[in-house]
Amino acid sequence: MDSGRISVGDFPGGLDLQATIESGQTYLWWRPDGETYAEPAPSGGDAWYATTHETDDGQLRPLRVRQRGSALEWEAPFDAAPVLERRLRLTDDLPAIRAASADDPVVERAYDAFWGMRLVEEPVFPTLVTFICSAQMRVERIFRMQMALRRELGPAVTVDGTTYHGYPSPTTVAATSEAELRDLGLGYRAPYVRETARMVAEGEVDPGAARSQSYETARDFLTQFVGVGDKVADCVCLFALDHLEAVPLDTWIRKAIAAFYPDCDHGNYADTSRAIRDRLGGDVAGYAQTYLFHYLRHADEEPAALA
DNA sequence: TAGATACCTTATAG
DNA sequence: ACTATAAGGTATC
Repeated sequence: MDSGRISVGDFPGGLDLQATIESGQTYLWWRPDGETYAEPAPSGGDAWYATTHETDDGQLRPLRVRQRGSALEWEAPFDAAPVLERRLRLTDDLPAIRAASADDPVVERAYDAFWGMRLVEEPVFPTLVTFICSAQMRVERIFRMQMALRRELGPAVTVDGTTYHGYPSPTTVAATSEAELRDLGLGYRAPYVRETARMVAEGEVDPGAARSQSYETARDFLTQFVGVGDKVADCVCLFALDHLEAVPLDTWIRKAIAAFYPDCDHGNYADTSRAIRDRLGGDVAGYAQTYLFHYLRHADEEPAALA
């Protein structure tokens, strides 16, 4: 495997790798040491994370990274630097984004708590399936469901004696029975995932087409997949399709709205979404949302008590 | 069109 | 122990 290191200090705002990967935006990385998402990492935050990446030649390759201070170290059988730059959004200007975010005590505390956390830009089909799976699920279990999908259905690639499983293709997922998907722990989401995979596999709808659409059009477009409502569509927009203005209205951001921004609650998704987006940061509101989500989920007290 | 309810399964609160 | 409730919601009526 080749290796290299990226000096994260070269990117304004730096990087907090653990927060970026373990903040519930992506479930496509795992820890080779066998630990699941830990809070905080017992290693002190410098654990290795592994994933796979489909390189430009269409081949599945493994990729490992860890952060030691200002160095982001990687190991992969290809030049992983450009891939990491994109998937971890290293070129996002964090200080500028923070400056454009709500000038608000809670948002400031969230930025302070996890400064260096970045949004991710992950492949769209795995992200789509992941967030269909996320309905009524805890973060830890969403992670386990994606591990099971990779382990049981994903293509394997072995390098230096270690086997890595990539995310299963739409065709593979569509060809897997509902019962089998239920056995992987998907529950009632199994038929949703299967039907969505079929739509993608047969070319009926291309989720990637939402990338070039305007944000709200993209969100509506994505809801034609089964199991995808406004919230899941927003997650796909934000974590896979470069729509940084998306603010997924999950239970945590809804609690935050009730506690801190009650005037943003317009009783329906579209209007509430627009109001909280304007409040949090407009075209980069998704950043403030993700910091808030991660901060509130790890806070000792309920949002209402923090007001 | 807005509101209520069922839904797999697990972890945690009481 | 044992039940109720909630977990990054969506589909259906």
